[in-house]
Amino acid sequence: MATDKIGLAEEAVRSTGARMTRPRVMVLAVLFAAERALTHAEVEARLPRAAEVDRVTVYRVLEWLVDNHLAHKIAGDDRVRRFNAASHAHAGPHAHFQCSDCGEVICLEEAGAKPAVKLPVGYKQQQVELTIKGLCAGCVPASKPRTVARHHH
Amino acid sequence: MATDKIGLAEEAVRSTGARMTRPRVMVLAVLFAAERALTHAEVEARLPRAAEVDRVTVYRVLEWLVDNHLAHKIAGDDRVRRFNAASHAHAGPHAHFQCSDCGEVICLEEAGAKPAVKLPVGYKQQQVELTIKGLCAGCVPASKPRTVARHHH
DNA sequence: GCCATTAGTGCAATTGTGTTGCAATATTCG
DNA sequence: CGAATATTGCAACACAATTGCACTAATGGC
Repeated sequence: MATDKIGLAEEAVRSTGARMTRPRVMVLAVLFAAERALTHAEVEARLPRAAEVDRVTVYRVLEWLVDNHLAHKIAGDDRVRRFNAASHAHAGPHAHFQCSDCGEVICLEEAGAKPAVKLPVGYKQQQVELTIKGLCAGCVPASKPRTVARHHH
Repeated sequence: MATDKIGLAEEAVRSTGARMTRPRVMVLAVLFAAERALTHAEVEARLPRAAEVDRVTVYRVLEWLVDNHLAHKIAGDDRVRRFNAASHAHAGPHAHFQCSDCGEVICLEEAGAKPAVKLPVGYKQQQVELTIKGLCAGCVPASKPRTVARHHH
């Protein structure tokens, strides 16, 4: 993993005012280096072996990152939560894409306004989530032969 | 459970051309009688004890109903799948609401067009899913005292 | 109506993700 | 440095959902 991501991660963790620990820095650095949303298992796999972070700690750190607005959590429809570093680009509300074959999740820049939806009386809206389902480039059938490795569940 | 729902369910199952079995009919009847999307556990609980359907069979029947367009599946962000009978009202694409407190899911009629979102090259869009998160009438705090039972996870 | 075919079911065991309790550790602040 | 306490690691657990396989029962031809 690139050391510059670790530097960025250290700074981000420090900026929260909470304690700066190796698990927090390393997990956030992994997210910074990721090109897409990662599952808990993927984060764990990408942690350098030297880092030696416990499974449960990874869960708790991810949750902590979300609470501190350093990451955001995406619930796909495969019952797996994925996490993204909260970059400028994804600070506000935005849409997500999930591949219905391999499960890959990426963030999308949203163009256009969210449609208005009427809620029943007494209901209170907090957040709107827009998810596009489809096939990612690596999973589109009959496409030109690709060298992209398919990451299946 | 109302017997008329069972009649409707029998007809719907028969219309698929596949075998008409008690588990299929009873599960679909439960969905027909439901006022909101039900989890697997809720479906099981609402099955009359006389029906005696195995847990696993309920899972498989729900999946079968979805494959045959008699029901549709909603993935909330609490890692639990919920199922709705596919009625006319919900035949096409529509939005969902999920209560962030009790987890309740209902279908919404969507007003207005879906916003256009650009996918990366090579990606193929199949479906757009719009979910509103918020609080349902029973979970809104400080509301006038309610007699509504709260259904918590 | 009866029988053969095979789709569908039931049961047991397993997977995978995520959570909880608690003792041990390590960060921060004076 | 040394105390206070936020975090971590470990073990056990919770729970939805899945898989393998033998058994049962719905359907279609006779």
